[in-house]
Amino acid sequence: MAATRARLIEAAGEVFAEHGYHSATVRDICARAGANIAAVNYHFGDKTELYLAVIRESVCSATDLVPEEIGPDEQLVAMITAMLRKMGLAAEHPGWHFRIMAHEMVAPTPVFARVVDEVIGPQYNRLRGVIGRIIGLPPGHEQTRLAANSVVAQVIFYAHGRPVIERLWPGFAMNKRTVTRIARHIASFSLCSLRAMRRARRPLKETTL
Amino acid sequence: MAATRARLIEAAGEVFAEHGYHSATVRDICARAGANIAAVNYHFGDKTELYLAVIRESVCSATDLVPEEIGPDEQLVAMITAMLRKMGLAAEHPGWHFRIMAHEMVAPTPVFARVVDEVIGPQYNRLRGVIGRIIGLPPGHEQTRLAANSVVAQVIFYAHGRPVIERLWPGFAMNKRTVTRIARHIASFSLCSLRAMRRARRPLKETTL
Amino acid sequence: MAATRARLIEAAGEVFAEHGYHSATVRDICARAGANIAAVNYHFGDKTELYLAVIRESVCSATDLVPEEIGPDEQLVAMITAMLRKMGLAAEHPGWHFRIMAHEMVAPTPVFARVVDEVIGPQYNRLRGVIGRIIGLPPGHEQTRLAANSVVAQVIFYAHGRPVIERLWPGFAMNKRTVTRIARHIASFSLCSLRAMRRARRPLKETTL
Amino acid sequence: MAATRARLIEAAGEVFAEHGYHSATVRDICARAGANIAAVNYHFGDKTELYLAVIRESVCSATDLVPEEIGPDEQLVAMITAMLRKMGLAAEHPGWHFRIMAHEMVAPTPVFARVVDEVIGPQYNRLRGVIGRIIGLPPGHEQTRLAANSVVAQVIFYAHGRPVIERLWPGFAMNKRTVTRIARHIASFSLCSLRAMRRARRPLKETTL
DNA sequence: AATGAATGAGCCTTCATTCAT
DNA sequence: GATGAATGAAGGCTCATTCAT
Repeated sequence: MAATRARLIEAAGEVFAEHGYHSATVRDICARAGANIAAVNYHFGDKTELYLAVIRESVCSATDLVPEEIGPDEQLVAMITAMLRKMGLAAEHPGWHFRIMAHEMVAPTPVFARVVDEVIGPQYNRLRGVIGRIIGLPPGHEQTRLAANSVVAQVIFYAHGRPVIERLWPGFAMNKRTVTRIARHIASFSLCSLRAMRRARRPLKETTL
Repeated sequence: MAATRARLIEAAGEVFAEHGYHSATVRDICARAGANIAAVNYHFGDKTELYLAVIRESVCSATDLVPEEIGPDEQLVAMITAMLRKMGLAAEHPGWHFRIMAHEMVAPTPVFARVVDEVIGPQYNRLRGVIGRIIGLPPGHEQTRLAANSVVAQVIFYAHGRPVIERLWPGFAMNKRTVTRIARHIASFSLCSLRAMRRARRPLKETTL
Repeated sequence: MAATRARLIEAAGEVFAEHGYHSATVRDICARAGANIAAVNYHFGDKTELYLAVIRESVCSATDLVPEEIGPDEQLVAMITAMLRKMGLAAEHPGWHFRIMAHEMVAPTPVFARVVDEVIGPQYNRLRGVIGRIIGLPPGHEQTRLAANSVVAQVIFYAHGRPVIERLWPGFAMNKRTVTRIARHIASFSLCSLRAMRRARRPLKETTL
Repeated sequence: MAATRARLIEAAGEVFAEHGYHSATVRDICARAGANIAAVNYHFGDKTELYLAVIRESVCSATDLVPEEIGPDEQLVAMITAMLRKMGLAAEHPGWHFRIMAHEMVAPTPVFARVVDEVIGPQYNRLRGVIGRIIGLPPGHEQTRLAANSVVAQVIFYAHGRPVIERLWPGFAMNKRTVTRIARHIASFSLCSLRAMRRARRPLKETTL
């Protein structure tokens, strides 16, 4: 049955999201999928190919759904919200994508280069474009890059640091309500500074350090 | 000689920073240290104790050097700079601390709780205190926490994401010049919004989303 | 094939009987079984589970075959004979059971308690019951216990002490002939005293020390 | 200091008696003796030589103290009592000798042959002599050997099986009172049958099986 | 007379993978 | 289309031992 293949991806998504590529075990994945231990090799060839399959499955447009016709400020807010939604409580595959990417950043796998080029890069480039328009600088400018980093950093933080946050912030939980509050904060925090950066370029008033 | 012990910590620091606790191997560490495979057991008992020794060695006050007498804005800038310095180009153990913490966040180890409570927690609390004073809210307030997260997220991003950044940003390198530019950007980006948060509390004008 | 599993138990029985749990090595067992080093883990989980499997295999009724309808004297003789047979020249797994139990007594393993409760205990209790009937005392009485110990001690001696006996008694060999002679001696030696104990309880004449 | 050497033997005696040669570790012994880990090799050469030193120390005549002038029955009783005393509650080195011998029987060490020839053999031979006189047969006769085995088996049982006995016999403890009761039982149990064996040789009455 | 440091062989176990069915 | 069995490399760790001091 192809059902086994699907169950394998489902189980692998959970395991890779939780433990990362290196610490995830084929045994665990097969067990959760109710499949034989040889199933991974049969359906995907090896552990790495399964990992790629999971990533392909999980990518699906964190930010792609954001329309391009609206203004850059609204696009940014929508992208931040979309990313956090995707991270925390997507209906399907909740949180896979960002948690896997978090692992990939910290402990690169054999497919690191492909993942960066095909998955992370495009989304980062789009974000740079939007931010460039907000601050009035080209996407490749250092200021644009630094600003894009600042925005994406705040989002990723909640993917990377969930266990730490939960330990340091009693009562914290990544539910729908929380995600909304976090998204609003990040958007507000970022836009405030980005607008100031634009104003600083048409010198009105200093907001320097 | 205690020299072997020191070489072991040195080698382990590099390996743990690069691969994280789980993927680091005692064999690799001993080989790099030019020591026997049993040296870790002799000097530290087991892999975990060596890991803790490395963390203890690497902690040494990312932010502790920042004086407490200066104003909160200056403290924040100094802390951001100190963290980035520590991360990127500390004279000794370059980058260990934050890279290890990055691994710890993404893939918690058996000593996760201790590390969070004894290492991450205190520094995070100090940061919350400073930010609370800037925005005029108590350290435990949700707004203070979210703001602290936004600041620390931007710093940590460069520890987590170095491999990705280097791939996406041609010519990027974590040298002294770059660190200074990044620090200045993060400080500027954050202070701009933090000050706006304070102003928003004494309602003058909306900077909302 | 389940053949490997069987060969593993066979080899493990020999090795555990010879060296005991602690000194037996998985490598040795796998080598004798013509199996890979990982075979034990695959078929049994770990060394301890293999050990339990061997014990389960070897238990099989040293004394269970003795019918309960015959008189207690005949039961005792039959039990002694059965135990010695089982120990020395059982068709299958010759001598495993008692030699493993000997190791277990002298150097308790992690499963000591289970082995005593589930394997040794029941057989010892049955023996106490029979001896209690012979000497006319309840099974829990100290005299009954001491007498049961004296009987079982004589049997076990040949399991424990085989190497020593073979060195001290030139020409000794644990063959069918010898076992018969030993069984007859132990039965005679024991019954003689047990009957005297019964007589002593209906005071006729002292046979004391 | 020679004091270290003595403490080493003292500690080694306890450890070897408890765990046997194979499972005892040099580390444990040195730690208990408050000595350096290299102390064993310095003072004794290696683990085996230390083991031999402990055995030499522990031998000291379980039965040698029994006078030879008294009648064989009295000698036997005295020997049984002496062995049990030595085993359970000797003032010095309590229980070393028999527990170590128990290990040696079940799991022969590299010095097995020497131990049997020099330590076990002589005592066994003396016992055979005494029993031979009781039953009126030469020491080398099969009946004499079997009878000697029956006696020594009962004594050794309490050295081998202490952990099992303690589990199967609630309230059992190897104190002075218990040792006396056990010694009296074994002597009574054995002498009763031995005397019957002598009578059987001068045919008066059957003591059949 | 004694020790802290270091060694290398070997322990049990776990891993991703392969093969015959 | 799928699997149970088996593999060999490598994992962390413990051991008795040795060496320079």
